[in-house]
Amino acid sequence: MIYSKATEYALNALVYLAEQAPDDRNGVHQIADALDIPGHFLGKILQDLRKEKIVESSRGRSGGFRLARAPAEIGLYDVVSVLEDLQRYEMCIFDEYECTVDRPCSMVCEWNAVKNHITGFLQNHSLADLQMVRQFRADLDIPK
Amino acid sequence: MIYSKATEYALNALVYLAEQAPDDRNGVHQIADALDIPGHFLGKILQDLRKEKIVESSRGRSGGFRLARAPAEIGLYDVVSVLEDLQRYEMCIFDEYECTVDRPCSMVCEWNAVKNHITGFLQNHSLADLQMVRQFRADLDIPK
DNA sequence: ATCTATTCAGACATAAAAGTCTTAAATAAT
DNA sequence: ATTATTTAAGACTTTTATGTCTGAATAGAT
Ligand code: FES
Ligand code: FES
Repeated sequence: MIYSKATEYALNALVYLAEQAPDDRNGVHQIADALDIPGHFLGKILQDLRKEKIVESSRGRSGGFRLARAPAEIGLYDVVSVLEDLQRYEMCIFDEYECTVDRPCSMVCEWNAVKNHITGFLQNHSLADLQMVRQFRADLDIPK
Repeated sequence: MIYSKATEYALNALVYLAEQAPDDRNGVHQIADALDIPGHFLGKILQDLRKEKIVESSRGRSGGFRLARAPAEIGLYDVVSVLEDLQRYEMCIFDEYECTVDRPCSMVCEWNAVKNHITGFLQNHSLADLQMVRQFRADLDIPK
């Protein structure tokens, strides 16, 4: 995975939630067990996502987490930016140089297209797209 | 920078060497001072690069480092792979799934094009390209 | 031969990421 | 009301990345 473990866990947990009935609550423990990821760590990640209004939670018995809105309305850029410093992807390939109008890209530097491609992917895709990818694999019966 | 500090230092040190006369030796201290990066850390990085035959070194007085071949012959993929696990960039956006012929990409998953773009950039560019980028900036008198 | 500048090798130190644990607060069921 | 279950918050531990230091090996200069 190109991103950190925290982001990987976040995306997988969100896809999991997207696959559940939209309104029922899913406990951290339940999600962590289903996905085989560290429960307490996931708890902290879900709290970060809650603060950014990507998931909602309720406490106490029968509490848990659910998506704050429909999967198609949850953009990947918004999710990933919670846990990653996406500014990293706005710089040139070999240093901290950030190309702007005042500081234009070298005409030679084809890296500019690459970084726009990465950022653009996140901006143009949502959780619903990841759900479809997972569905595609399941249809082909591809093992984990 | 998309990669680690070690890779950033490596690429910058190599561009620095590319800008020097091809045959003279450059001490770690000299490179580190010129680029304002930690000297001892750079020393270890250069040793990694030496083991992969990207630079050559000689010890003792007037010793130092130089490129093992012409900048155009030093591919970025080879350099970066010394310090990064590039396998990370062969996987899907949200998990450790690695698409192969047996495990094909989802038709929905446009991430495949992105990761091929990243890897392709490294495979199709060399130190000479980075040198040109640096030259472009210098010509425009763009501040660091 | 000796001195000195340099890489080489590896131990050590610090910072950040990843993961664990504990306790408190909230809430539904009993 | 009590209890069981769950999130919330933060301290703590472990692992990895980053950075520092020391001493030995090497080789040019004197
Ligand atoms: S991305 Fe390299 S100069 Fe802009
Ligand atoms: S990159 Fe996502 S399915 Fe291949």
